[in-house]
Formats: sequence, C-alpha cells, structure tokens
Amino acid sequence: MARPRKFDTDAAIDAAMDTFWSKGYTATSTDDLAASTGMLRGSLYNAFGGKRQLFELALRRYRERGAAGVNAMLDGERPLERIRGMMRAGVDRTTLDRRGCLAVNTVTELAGTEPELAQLAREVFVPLEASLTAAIEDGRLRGEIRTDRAPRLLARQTMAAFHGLILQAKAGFEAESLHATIDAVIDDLRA
Amino acid sequence: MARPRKFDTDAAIDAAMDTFWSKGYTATSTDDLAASTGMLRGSLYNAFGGKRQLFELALRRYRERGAAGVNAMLDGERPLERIRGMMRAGVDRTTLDRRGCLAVNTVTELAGTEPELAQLAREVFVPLEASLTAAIEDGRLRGEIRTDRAPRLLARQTMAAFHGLILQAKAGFEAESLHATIDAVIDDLRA
DNA sequence: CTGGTTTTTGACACATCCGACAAGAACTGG
DNA sequence: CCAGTTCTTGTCGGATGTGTCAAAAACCAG
Repeated sequence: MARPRKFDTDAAIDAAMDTFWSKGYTATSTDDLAASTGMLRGSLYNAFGGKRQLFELALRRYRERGAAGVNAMLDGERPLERIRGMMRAGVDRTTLDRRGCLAVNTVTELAGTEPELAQLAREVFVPLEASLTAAIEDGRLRGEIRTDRAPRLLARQTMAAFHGLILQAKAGFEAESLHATIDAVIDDLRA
Repeated sequence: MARPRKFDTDAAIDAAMDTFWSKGYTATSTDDLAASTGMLRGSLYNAFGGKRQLFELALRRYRERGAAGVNAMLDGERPLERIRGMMRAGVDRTTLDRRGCLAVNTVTELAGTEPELAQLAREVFVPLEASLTAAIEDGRLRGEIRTDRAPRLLARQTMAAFHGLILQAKAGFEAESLHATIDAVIDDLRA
C-alpha cells in the first residue's frame, strides 16, 4: 500500500522524551531530536508535525509511564515503607543523572511562557497525588499512618517534600542528608 | 576623562535579573536583555561581557537580595509564625506572577548542562537554610518548636516543602490548598 | 579648546534553528 | 509488473541569536 516507516514510532517518542528530559524544552533543537530518534528532520516533521507536538506526546508518555511505575512502587504491604522507597528511588536517580522529573522541569521552565504545556505537565501530578493518597489511606487502615489529618492533605504535603528533595538532589546536596530528610518526612506521617 | 555611562549599572543588573527570572536563562536573548535594561547590545557586551556574565551578576544579586529579605522576614518574635509568613509570601507571589524562585528555576534548567551556573544557584539556598535553622533554634528556645529533631534537619525539611509548594503554585494549584499545606508543614514543626 | 579615554551606535559575520518542499525510494494491492 | 500511496532524503529560505568591530560621540583634565 505504501512505503513502510523505517523507524518505530514508540521508540522515537521514548528517545524524544529522554532528550527533552535531559536538555529541557527550549534547549532541545529539532536536530537533537533527529539525532536521538535516528530520524532525519524531514521525517520527524512528516511523522509528528514538529517539536511542540512531539513534546506533547513525550509528556503524555511520561505521565503514563510514571503513573504505572509509581503505582507499582506504592501498591502493597507496608505503605509507609513503600512511600519511603519511592522517594528514595526518585532522589537517588536524580543524584546520579541530574535530570529530576520531566514534569517538574516543564512546569518550572514553561509555566510563565507556555501555559498549555505547563498545564499538560501539571497533569502528571494528578496520578502521583492519587496514588499517594491511596497509599496513605491504606496505611491509615493498617494503623501505620496518622489519622488526625486528611489523607489528601498528607499526600499534598508529601508530594511537596518529594519535589523539593528532587530539587535538592539536582542541586547536588549529598545523598546522606537527602536520605535523612526523607526519613524525617516519613516519620511525620507515622501514626 | 571619558565619556560617562548613560545607564545605571545596578539598575541594569536588576532589570536583567527580572528578565532571566521571567523567561529563564536559555529563552532570554541578548535582545531581550537590551530591551529590559534600555541599553543597546553593543553597550551590554562592553559593560558586562555577555549574557552569561550578566546572568552570574544577576544570580549574585538575587542571592543578596533574597538573603536580606528572608532574614528580615524570619528574624524576630514568634518564629513559627514568621516561617509561615515567609512561606505564604513566596507561594502567594508565585501564584500571582508564575515566576517561582530564580535559584530553583536555574537549578532545574541548568543542573544537567551548565554545572557552574547551577552551583552558583545552589549557593542561594545556603543563606535560606541558615536563616531557617536560626529561626528554628530560636523557636526551640521559646518552646514553640519541637526539640526531638535537629534544627538543621528541620530546616532542610521545611526548605524542601517550601520549594515543592512553590512548584505547586507555579503549576496552578489553588491558593486555598497551598495554604492548607503550609499550615500542615508548620504544625509538624510545633513542639 | 584640545588630546586622550571610554561609551555609544549601527552594522557585520557567523552560527543555529525552524519549517517546508520537491524529488526519489520503497512497498503493496490488483 | 504496474499504479498509487507513503516515507525518506537533501536542500532551501527565512528568522533569530551571538559576539565583534570601527566610527562617531561625549566627557574632562590640563
């Protein structure tokens, strides 16, 4: 029927996501995207429409992947330990690769100038908040987590601390002190 | 002796700081800087050397201004209320102007690609952490703040929550829920 | 008022980047 | 194997951005 695509669309979106994650939206050129996806710029325009559209696809992909990953990490026994593990995972990864969280990066970079993309990034927080709230509710039932404060509020608080810690990790704070802060945050959730 | 400068160096740095703060480092062009400072590009290069040098000056200026402001807000009676006030001030301003904190923005944007600038931005956190630690120590002596955890650790924790909240504000979370989260963070500091 | 110094001003060269397009290549249904 | 469709490839034009430079302007000490 027609000439088949030489590249894998999913893999291309993943590669683009990685590049945007590492360099940021503005600093990523269509040449960068061509290089990381292995496509030529022309094909990239033909397949996706351009940088902005590809970024939207990458952000949505990030949200789905992130939601699945967080769910897997948070769902199960001992919710408090699971929350600690999730925070550690995010912070430790950031200490290593200095990339942080694509949604955080996007909000920070674009909230002032590209409200639509920032809005899309914000939606990445929704499943995270939902999973955290669920884990906290579960922890409440199990007697692990304090009951004097609404789970949703505790989730917001934990999410704020988490994102602040990712920033500290990106800024180069030592892993030791980051872990100590995580432990303090977890202790404040305890029943 | 020589032709006098038509512009005020301090005012130019302030204007540049504002522009970088609003648009980010990469997205700010030398034309933007010329426009906001009122200088021509040539003069700008003559006076400051270029975009990067001007950004360094702006970041240092931000650190000094921020340190002075935070000190003024945190120093005095009822430290716990002062910490709450500082967090509210930062969060409310961000809700309005969507600019957040220049140091946070810089770390987020540049930690991966421009470590030297990120390092400079990180140093903005030092006086904030110091002021917070001092306020917490003071609150301890006054019996307002818990004594079962090191002031420095509480300061790190508060700073993480603060920066996470600024992100939430930038992402468009409602002021009401941001304030509720601030109150929860403050309550967790209480003796 | 003149010589020396620094700033301003406008233009220039060079690189990068975005998006579009035409021509050729690859594939398949009939 | 031919026709039709879609993808690839390389190139082009226009816009933007950075840094430099030479000439003109502004000032002041002597």
